Amino acid sequence: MVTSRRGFIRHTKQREVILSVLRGTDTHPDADWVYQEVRKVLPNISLGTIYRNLRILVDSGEAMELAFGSSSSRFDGDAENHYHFICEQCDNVYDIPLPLDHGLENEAEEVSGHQVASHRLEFYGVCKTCSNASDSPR
Amino acid sequence: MVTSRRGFIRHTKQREVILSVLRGTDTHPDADWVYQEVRKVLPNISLGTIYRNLRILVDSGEAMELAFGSSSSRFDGDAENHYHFICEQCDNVYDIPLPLDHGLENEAEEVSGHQVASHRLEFYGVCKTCSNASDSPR
DNA sequence: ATATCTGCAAATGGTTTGCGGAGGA
DNA sequence: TCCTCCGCAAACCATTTGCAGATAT
Repeated sequence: MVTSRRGFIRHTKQREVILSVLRGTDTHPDADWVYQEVRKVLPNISLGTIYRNLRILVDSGEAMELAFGSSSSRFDGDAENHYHFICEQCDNVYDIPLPLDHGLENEAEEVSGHQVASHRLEFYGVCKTCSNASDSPR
Repeated sequence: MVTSRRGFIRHTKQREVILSVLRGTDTHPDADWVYQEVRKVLPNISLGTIYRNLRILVDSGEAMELAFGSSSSRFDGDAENHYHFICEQCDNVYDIPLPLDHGLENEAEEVSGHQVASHRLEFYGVCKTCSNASDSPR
């Protein structure tokens, strides 16, 4: 894993819009959703540019990539580590506003002997919206 | 997400060997590693069969699929939920023998209002082997 | 007997990349 | 000017799938 050698990062309209789209949603979208949104502002942007910039944003710590079991990566404009909940029914991703539990890292370090630098915690289940929708009204 | 409709599951040599390879390692291999191992026993097996059976094993709860940021999925012959440590240097995956912390699920449920059914916890850092290797001997 | 499974090879689909031109600094 | 970025399209690559023959029950 070579250090991403990237000289100067130039400011472009495209990257600006991509980042603002990402910051402007809490839906944890995939690249294609970002593409569709950005196209409303920049109709000629290409999907390749979306991917290139999402990668730059992730590498530079301005965004976070979420790779679940699903086929495509999802992106989060909030680069601070935080927990997520994935609804197994509608596939939506929600933020879980719990404080980071660094004690877990200490426990893992003690029990394994490895140097733990970070952790990732995800919850799975059925979200509020889906469980309400399945309450059959009489 | 339709319920996996799969009538009867026939016993085949291929699936038997695939499962025993998976059970016989703690390296959390990807499909291609499994393929190479199984070929030592069944030289004519195809990669498609590996993928097909890994999916069947995962769907039937006999194995676990681990999708990290990396390009390909990794598989674990231990289907019981447990925690993992991923070395950011060598990319190896290790089991973390901590008891499942179901309290986390309760906390998440309270703070979010979603029905939490399970959780997944992963630790990242540098493993024992890699940190020893980088201790420059004088 | 027959429905499932296999090997093969082609198809899929998300993501990356090479290229020539455009545009920030 | 110079070097990075863009749009485009082709390439990549892990995974899936259609097909025709093989095989478990």
